[in-house]
Amino acid sequence: MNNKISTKKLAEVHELFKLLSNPTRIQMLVLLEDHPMNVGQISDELKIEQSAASHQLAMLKKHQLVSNVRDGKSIYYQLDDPHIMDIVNEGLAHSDHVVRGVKHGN
Amino acid sequence: MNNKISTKKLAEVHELFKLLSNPTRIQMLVLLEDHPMNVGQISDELKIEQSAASHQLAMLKKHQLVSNVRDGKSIYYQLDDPHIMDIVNEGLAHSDHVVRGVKHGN
DNA sequence: AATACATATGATATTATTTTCATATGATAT
DNA sequence: ATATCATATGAAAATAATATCATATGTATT
Repeated sequence: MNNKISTKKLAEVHELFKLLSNPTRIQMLVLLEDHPMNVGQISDELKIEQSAASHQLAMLKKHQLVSNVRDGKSIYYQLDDPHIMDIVNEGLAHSDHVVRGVKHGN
Repeated sequence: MNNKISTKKLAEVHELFKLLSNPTRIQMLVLLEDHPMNVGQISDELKIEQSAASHQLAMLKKHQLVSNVRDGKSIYYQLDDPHIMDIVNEGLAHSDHVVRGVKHGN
């Protein structure tokens, strides 16, 4: 009997999945899985405005999915929670199945 | 080098995490992890309107996270993808840590 | 076949998220 | 100290998600 989730835990998991439910933020996390990148590199790579990138990165940072460090003029972002990538990668694996049309037992 | 996600896969993972980024839907999945339930039972348990429950269940069904089967007047919903619950449970485990204030290495 | 019960559906209203734009801040170089 | 480059921030505008309400559909009961 696994049901009945505490309100706090529910709010927290809500926050987490909200963060993951945005294509830009997912792409950011996947990019950063390779190596830290600064804001300019990220917005270039994802072809989004500097400001939009900055807003999204701020959200990820606020909820401690990434951290940042300044190097001269630019600010480098990096992953700050390896566990999250397990979840992201499971999500991607699932999506891969769906896209390929692989069905599970009914 | 794990970056560069196909547009389709990105759209799909977006759909998936959107579905999971709603407290009501998470609770539904957790409830159904135990056993199938009909719409009335679900809306009672979660204290939401019949119509709201129905709308949310329709979304979960559309993306094949649940399936349903009629039994007389009522319609029973059940989980239709065990993998998803791995993701949900990882999310919940993470949230549990966050709520308890456990920090990961920085 | 009329009524009641369970669920679904469509339209609208409400609320939340995301983008955009303008501008601010902080660091470096001249 | 001024100019320039990189990033952040606030507010408004644009877009998306959710709840609500009214009603429709499908099944069972009389």
